[in-house]
Amino acid sequence: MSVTGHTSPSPAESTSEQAAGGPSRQRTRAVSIRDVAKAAGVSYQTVSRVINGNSYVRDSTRDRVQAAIAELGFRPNSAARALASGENRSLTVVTSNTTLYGYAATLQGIEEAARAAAFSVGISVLESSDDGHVRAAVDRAADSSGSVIVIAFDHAGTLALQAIPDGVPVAAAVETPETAPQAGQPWVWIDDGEAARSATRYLLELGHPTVHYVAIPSTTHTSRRTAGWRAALTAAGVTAPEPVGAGWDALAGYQAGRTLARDPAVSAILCGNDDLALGVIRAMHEAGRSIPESVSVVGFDNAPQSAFYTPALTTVRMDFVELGRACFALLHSEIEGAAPIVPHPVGRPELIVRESAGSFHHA
Amino acid sequence: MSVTGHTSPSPAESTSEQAAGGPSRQRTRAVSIRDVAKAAGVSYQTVSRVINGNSYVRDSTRDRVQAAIAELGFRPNSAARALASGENRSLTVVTSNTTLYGYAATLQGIEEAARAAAFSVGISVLESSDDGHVRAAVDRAADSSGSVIVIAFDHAGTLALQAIPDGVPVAAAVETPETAPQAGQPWVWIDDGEAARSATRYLLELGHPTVHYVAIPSTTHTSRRTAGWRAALTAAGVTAPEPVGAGWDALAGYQAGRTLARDPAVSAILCGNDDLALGVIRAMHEAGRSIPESVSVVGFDNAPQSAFYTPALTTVRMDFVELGRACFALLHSEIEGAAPIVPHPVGRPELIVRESAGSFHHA
DNA sequence: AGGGGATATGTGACCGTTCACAATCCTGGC
DNA sequence: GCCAGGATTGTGAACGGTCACATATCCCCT
Repeated sequence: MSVTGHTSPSPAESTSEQAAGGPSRQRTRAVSIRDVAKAAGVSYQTVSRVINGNSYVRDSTRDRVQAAIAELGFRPNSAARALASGENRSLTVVTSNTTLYGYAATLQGIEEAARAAAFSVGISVLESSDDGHVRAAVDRAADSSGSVIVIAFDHAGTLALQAIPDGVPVAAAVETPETAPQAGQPWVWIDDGEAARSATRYLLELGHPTVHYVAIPSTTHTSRRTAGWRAALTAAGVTAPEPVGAGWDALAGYQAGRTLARDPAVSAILCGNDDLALGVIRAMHEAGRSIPESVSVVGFDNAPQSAFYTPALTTVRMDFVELGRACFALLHSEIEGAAPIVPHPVGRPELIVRESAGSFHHA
Repeated sequence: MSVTGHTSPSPAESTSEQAAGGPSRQRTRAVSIRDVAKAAGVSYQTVSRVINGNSYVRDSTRDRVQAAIAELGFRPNSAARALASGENRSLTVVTSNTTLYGYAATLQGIEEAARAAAFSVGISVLESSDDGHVRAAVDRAADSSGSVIVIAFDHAGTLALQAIPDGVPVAAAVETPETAPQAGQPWVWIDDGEAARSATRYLLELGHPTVHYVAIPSTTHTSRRTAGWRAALTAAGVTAPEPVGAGWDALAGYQAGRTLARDPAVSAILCGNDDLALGVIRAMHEAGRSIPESVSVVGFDNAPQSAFYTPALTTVRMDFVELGRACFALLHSEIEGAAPIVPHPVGRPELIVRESAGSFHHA
């Protein structure tokens, strides 16, 4: 048990306090550099030098200070440090989700890069796209020191991004923008329009008369992904069927799949992500339609499980981890003020052909 | 452009600075309560009262201050606030993974509960169980203000938990302990021993002569999950086969599955998590063994996708989100010092019967 | 012997906020 | 018309560090 920090320890008092069962004002004064300094017989500044690796410290002094640090169990207070230095080595990730693959992987990339740059990372989850919740999440994140990264793949994220007050260093991972964003917008994204087009073309080349699309929600008016799919279709001279809007998860895919399964003309489906594809496949299976013989399904994202589905999922690889890293890099250069910030796409998605799509067999 | 904080602004100097292209010491002094106070014609303390909702402020004054706050775009500096108040409303989650279902869901639960209690949450990822990395992660997390939650489902996490210095408020989500932990250990877990036993019993009752086990890595000497599986087997009078140790992901399950598939005597497999089960099923499929006709598979965790696999996965529900919430609650009560901290299991796992396990058909 | 420059160490101020403790202003009761 | 006491507001001192700027101390060189 550690000492409770009474300046003048009085057994009687501490006993009565316990008896009273009061809120036990445990303001256990943490050990500070001044305490360490006293113990080591040096000035607080020397202690500061030691913990910051300043070379202008005699070895013997350094040893003494480090011994005192270990002895007292001193740990620097990062709040004080941030305050005094004005440094800004912390960032908060604002996101509406932490478990969906795309979000989680992006977060992972951000964390990796941030860790490498000695930034600490916090998370602030958007409970909904309700105005109050968005504001709350942004307030939590946009501390006056500290910067922000927004994962703006969805409506809530987009709102949060817009709500970030001026003056806060910010970067965002966004959905592929409809038109090239102007310089200065600290955005990164994975350009998936072309990927959607080539996945669709792939399906068309397999002989399918058309390709249906089960879409994730989009924040833009005309999602690039949808546009790519549509472009491939029109290029092939077939009119695009109505895309079926779904959510993000397997259940949403399942529901969309049930509808699609009723239409015998449906033979190829492109899905906005792998979870959706999983749900669609499940629905098809229940409807007695086999994959890929009766209907071909292509997913998006290449979630780690997708290779192990039966049939293994043909999908589009999206490097979200790299996206996260790039997003941090953008933020970092923004903070450093070194390079001008230019929005840019990250990586190039690639179609991973596996088993869930096959050539068209006439019914 | 905002002022760069020269005490005596000198246009010439700032120009030369730009021309020099130096590191652009952008110490853009943030707006503080003192600035707001000046603008509103009150003292800084009054501003402090307004932002903290203190009731001893005249309405008209409050309005004036709030107007000034909005006008200047003031945002409180949480570092300064934490420093001055000694408050500790932030926590860092130490975890070795953020994407695996169990970890991600636990993190989600922690975040939810923390948010509700107005705590800010940070994450510190353990890169490996290497000593240096563990120490680094703990140092990052164990700031002198602030508390820590460790997700200690694995070796790295356990090491990190042990490495947390004394005096840091800490709670941990752990693997089911071998023996009841002593009071005072701030631990929560999901008691999965019984669940493993009943899942195994379920398989046995389906007529399977024995049940194989594809295990996740354990931090304890004899994992409770393994023990439960073994207990069910011995209770039924069958000697337990050697459990096959695997990793955490589908690939590990796939590899274990390939081995198991070669043995025609294998008819029922319990897996340490759903990803492992997915991999096992894939391997069986490739080996020409159908699920559940030729071999039955039961997973663990009930990841959201598992209901949509084909066949839908029979698995054990584990409420990780609740675990995360409970873990935060433990930490919170520890900080408040109100209730004594008692380690305890959370929720009760439950077998979810779906399609991947069926009755034994003699080969 | 007297610089001069690197090496070591110390002192005072300040970062933006809260806390403890006045000080002032009001208002109703007598 | 005066006073107790709540409502309001202000002042000085932390909080635990860093920064800028001395101040020693040491060693080498002329």
